[in-house]
Amino acid sequence: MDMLQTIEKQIKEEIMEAVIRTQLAEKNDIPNIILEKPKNKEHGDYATNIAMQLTKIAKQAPRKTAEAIVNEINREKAGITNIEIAGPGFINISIDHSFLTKLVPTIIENGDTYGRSDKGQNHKIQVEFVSANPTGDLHLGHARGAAYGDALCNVLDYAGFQVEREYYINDAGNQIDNLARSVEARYMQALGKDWEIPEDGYHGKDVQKIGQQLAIEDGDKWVQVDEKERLKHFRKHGLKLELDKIKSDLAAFGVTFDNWFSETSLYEEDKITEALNQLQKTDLIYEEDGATWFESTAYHDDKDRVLVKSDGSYTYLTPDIAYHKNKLDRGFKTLINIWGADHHGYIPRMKAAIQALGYEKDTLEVEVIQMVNLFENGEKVKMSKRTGKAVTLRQLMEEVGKDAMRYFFSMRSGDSHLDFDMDLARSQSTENPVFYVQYAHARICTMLKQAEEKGWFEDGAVDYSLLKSEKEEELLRKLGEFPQVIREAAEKRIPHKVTQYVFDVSTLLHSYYNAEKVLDDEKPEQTKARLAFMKAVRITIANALRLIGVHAPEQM
RNA sequence: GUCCCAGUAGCUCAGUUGGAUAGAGCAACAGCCUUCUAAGCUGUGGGCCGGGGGUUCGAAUCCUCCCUGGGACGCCA
Repeated sequence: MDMLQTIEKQIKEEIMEAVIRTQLAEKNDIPNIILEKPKNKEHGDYATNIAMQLTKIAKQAPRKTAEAIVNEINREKAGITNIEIAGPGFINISIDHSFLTKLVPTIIENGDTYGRSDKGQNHKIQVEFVSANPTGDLHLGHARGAAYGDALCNVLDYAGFQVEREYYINDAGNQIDNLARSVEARYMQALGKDWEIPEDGYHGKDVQKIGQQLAIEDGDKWVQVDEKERLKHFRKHGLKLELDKIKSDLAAFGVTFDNWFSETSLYEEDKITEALNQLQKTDLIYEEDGATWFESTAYHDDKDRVLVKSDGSYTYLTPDIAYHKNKLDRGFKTLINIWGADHHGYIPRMKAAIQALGYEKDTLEVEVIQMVNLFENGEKVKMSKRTGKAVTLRQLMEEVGKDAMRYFFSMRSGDSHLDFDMDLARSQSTENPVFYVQYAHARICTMLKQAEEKGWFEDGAVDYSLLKSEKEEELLRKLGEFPQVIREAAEKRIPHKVTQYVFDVSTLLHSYYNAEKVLDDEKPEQTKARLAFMKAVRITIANALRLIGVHAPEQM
């Protein structure tokens, strides 16, 4: 299905064999053949730097080596139409372009699976992301993490990995007690009582609403109840409402999880002592100052970490270790955690734990997502989580729409700080990339619809060789790259590659649209070929957009 | 003080196994609608790739030292 890959593989193999035939280097000394796509069209379809890489081994000038290699290459076998040496020793290769037009029926046949591959070989990967504490609304950092995580999962799945999405619910620690006390305060306030929100409490409007709602539904019923009993109820109630809200917000954002994992379940099923017991066997555990420590410095952490505090309770790390052990026990070969940049300091100790549990360091990958800054009217929107003044995922979704958010958050590399321009995201104009891409899709749909009405699709025979203009070749080549883009995005965990790609396809489409007429009554054969071509473009754009969670509209 | 991320065009950013003349969008300027959606297209200008040193045939990319911005450094979660 991936024609370009097949062709490239053929060329690489032939170059490798040619190098061997030159006897300039031992087979084992020859580096991997790298084929790159030259930016300059005059340099052909592919270029390889192998002659330069062999300079030392062959002990001669790279151009001379290149000549020797070129002389040995069997052009026909590799489908090469032209080959020449350029610059310091590049070998530039051109191939027969007729394969490009074959892409069209292939793409149409594959439809919404075009771009899929089995590269991942069903390797089991678990991706844990968002995992926001159920103590308030999801904010922009979570939104970016959600968009990135979901796109990454889609891309991994498309590249043939077996992916599971999971959300870790921190429903056991202090913060839930604080939630209960905050709900309590808001409830009391709603009843007109003078009651302060605790120091570490949650000041958000969502918590306020929960308290008010309780006051409306239950009246002053809970005022009389014993504090412990009251907090227990508020805790349970608050948790449920917060979690429901998170779930529905994420669903509206187009993100759903396969599994919601409760931290509390680790306690209930004794998983924490189990994990501690396993660690005990490693002699990396010791007692000091009344606490139990994990010697994480044995695996390059800055300092050792406490697992059991002197008061007998666990630190955050301890259930988290149990959680990760549980993930591994479930058979995942790779764990990917997507964390906000503020948690990066936590990575070394978690990786240390993974190793102490007997796994390779790289079993756990942590993708760190940098902060989001919101801009409106050219000014940075100030946010403070403590006072509850942060802009939430839901608010932004109402302001700019899901598609714009998903697109913008998938547009940049995760390790780069992101400036989110609300005015740009809102604008329905040329400078807004999400509209640009969606417009490209809608444009094609309009043409296809008109063609449908005119009966262009009634006769099945299509002569694809009529697609031979420069713009057509360029766009076809781009379409052919899609499977490779997916694989690269998956392997390197860079879903923004897909967003960049779909933008490029859209640019080429718009350019083509303005240069050539697709529907032409005078040229029925050409029209049929071009319509098929447009179908292929539409499929590719739609598939790419689906992966990043952006709707592909049929009209705008 | 230590660690992580970033520093590329006026602005926001690509450039992810080191390659030929460093790219895109926006902004600026000049053009294109009796023709499938002008939410579009075409063209022009714009750069000491933060700075110094190093590695090599070749560095925005790798190493090292500085500078600037952001974040993290708890028996918090």
